[in-house]
Order: sequence, then structure tokens, then C-alpha cells
Amino acid sequence: MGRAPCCDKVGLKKGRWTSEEDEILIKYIQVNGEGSWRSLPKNAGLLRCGKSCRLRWINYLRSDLKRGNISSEEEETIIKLHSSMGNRWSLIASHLPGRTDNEIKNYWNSHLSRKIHSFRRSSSETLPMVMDSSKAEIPPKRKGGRTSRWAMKRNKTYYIQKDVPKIKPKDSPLTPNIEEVLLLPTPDLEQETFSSTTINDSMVLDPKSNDNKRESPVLRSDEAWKCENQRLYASGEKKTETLVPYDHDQEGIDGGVFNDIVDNDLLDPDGVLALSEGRGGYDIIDFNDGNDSAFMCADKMLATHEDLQESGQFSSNGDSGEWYSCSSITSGFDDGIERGNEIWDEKEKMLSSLWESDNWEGDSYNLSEIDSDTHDAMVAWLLS
DNA sequence: AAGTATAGCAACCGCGTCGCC
DNA sequence: AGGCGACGCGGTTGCTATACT
Repeated sequence: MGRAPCCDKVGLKKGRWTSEEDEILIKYIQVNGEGSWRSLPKNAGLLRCGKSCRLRWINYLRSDLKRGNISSEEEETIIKLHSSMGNRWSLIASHLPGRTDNEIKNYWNSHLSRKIHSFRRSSSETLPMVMDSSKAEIPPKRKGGRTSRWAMKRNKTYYIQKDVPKIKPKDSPLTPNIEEVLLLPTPDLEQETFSSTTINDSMVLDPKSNDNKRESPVLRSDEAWKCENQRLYASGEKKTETLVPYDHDQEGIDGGVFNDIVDNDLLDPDGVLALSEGRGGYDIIDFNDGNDSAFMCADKMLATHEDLQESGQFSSNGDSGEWYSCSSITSGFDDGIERGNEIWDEKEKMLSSLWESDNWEGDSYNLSEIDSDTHDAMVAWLLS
């Protein structure tokens, strides 16, 4: 049985709002207030669906809306928040006074995603870590060949394929298995935002690269890392991470991953979540976009399918040279998706509370007694 | 100048969630 | 508990201005 339409659409007007309609809606809401959207059009004498009225009011007519271009500060905020929240437009909008979710969504789709896409394509050889998004090169307008909405259509390339067999925990994370693929939606396209804040500390640097001396280290294939799982941080510090198979009997997430993180000092000052032996809980997935695939371990990309040499939190699409971040994707086994969602939700909750007030009295997270260093590290991690 | 492709924005649509009964 | 309505969110579409040939 299908869901009943939100309103009787017979005889209702669609499309652009006229100034007269706007005026009617504004006057009605000024007198009666917001809400009761279903009955509003009838009461106000508008031949519109309630949803349409609500949308028009929220996105266009509200007096507290900020007009004009998105500022560079706002853009940076959007990038930052999007890197941690994904397409939670309303959540992102709540941090940008006067901006609506629709506006931010449109801005992302029309401006930022292309900037990042362009940046990615031009970075197939080396990937500068710090990017001033406001200076990102906007690709020249293409000539001929209508392929519009490419940015949005790209989303259709990815999908969750829940029914395929999952990679078993005992399988080598570096063993490609084309038949066992978990395709994901496109947070990858979004999470790689290249704001200095969001990327700096969690990227894997190329230990062999002289660029480590710069503020803009590069990502590169590294055989050594593959063997040792060694990370080199911006500070110059090296850490070896021992990745252990996920133990399904160890429900670390349900037990409160954040309390674990805080309790066990798993975050370094840079906000990098250190995995250590005995910390069960990483899932392996084969991340595949049709041309290339990569293997992830928890929130870390282990290796691409093509040559198994790419490592760190980013994986390159071999064909296009595009780089995908998968830092917040955790999925794979029987309960991998759910676990990933839990992480995501938890992360979001924490980030929101942090962002709002820096108030660390979140009892469920056992955060009330953490020191400022841990606080900063958590912020860095949540934004990574 | 005219035709066509593209970008950007406004609006629509379907679905999930929440609260009430 | 579950059915239903209302609301909110995110994805998608359609329209229009602009760029380009």
C-alpha cells in the first residue's frame, strides 16, 4: 500500500513562486507563525502544497537568512564539517547562521565538489596535503558534449551491495577478491576535503619523500609502509601500527569506542587514532569503483587492488588519478555496516557537542575528566 | 545573431522519523 | 503496539541565465 500523498495535489500550483505568493505566505506566517504546514496553504489562500510552502519559507523567505555569496570562512566551515559529517546538510547548515541546508547542498554540488574533483585530478602524481580551498583551481568550462550534472551523477556509480558475500576476517587484507565486493556510496568523494585542518594529521606521509620537510607532505605508494604499517606524522614522529583481525566477539563499538579511546589513550596529540595489538575491531572491505579497488582496514585504506602499494587513508583510482578518501567508512563483515553507522553516529554526536560549546560533560562519553590535550586530540580526530 | 551546452539555483519528491492517538 | 499524520532531510529534477561555438 503506497503512502498517501502529503497533500491533495489536484489543482495545486507547482514551480516558481510569484512575488504575490511570497507576500501572502510572509504575511500569514507573520500573523500565525510557522508550523501546521499542511493546513497553511488552505488557511492562507495559497494554491500550494504545504511542503512547498515550508520549503519556500525556510529556504527563501525567512528574515534571518543571509544573502549573498558564501564567504571563504563559511566555505572552510562547510568543507570541515562535511569532512566529518558527510551529506548531513541540515546539520552543517545549523553551524552556519543564515544559511540553509539547501543552499549549502547546492553550493557543495556546484562549487566545492568540483574544486575537490579538480584538485584530485591534478594531483595524481603527488598530493599536496594542505590546500587552500579558496584558491583551488576551477576547471575551465568545457566546450561541447552535454554531460551535465556529472558531479551528482557520479553518486550513482557507488552503491551498497549488501547481498554479496563478505570478505572473511581471516582473509588477507591485501588479497584482492573481485567477487567479494562491497560497494559504497560516495562519501569518498566528499570526505577528502583538503582543508588543512581536516587532512593534516591523519594522512600517511611518504617516508621516502623529501617533501616531509615541507608543510605540504605528499601521499605516495610505499612498499615499506605496506609491510610495517608504519606511519610518519607531520611532526616527524614514526609509529608502527599492528593491525589485528576483527574479532566478532569483541564488540568494541557497542561497549563505547569513545570511552575506550579516552580511557586507553588511543589518540595521539595529533588526533591520530592509534591501533595497537589486541585492539580488535577492524573490518576489511574491498572498495571498488569498477576500475580499481582498494582494501580498507577500519578507517584506513590498506592497499589498492591494482598494485597493492597504495596505503594510508587515501586510495587512488587508477584510471583517472582521482584520489578517494575513505577515512570514515567502516564496513565489511556481517555487521560491518551497522558498526560503521554506530561509529558515524557516535562521532557526529561528539563532534556536535564539541562544536557547539566545547562542553565536555557528555557523560555517555566519559569525557568529563579528560585534559585539554586529549580534548584537542579528540577534536582533531573527529574532524579527520 | 542564433543555436546549443553548461552551471547554478529553486523547487519537487520520496522516504525516514517522531509524536499523537 | 501500531497506525497515522506531520515534519524534516537528502537526493534529484527542472528552469533560467550565461558561456560558448
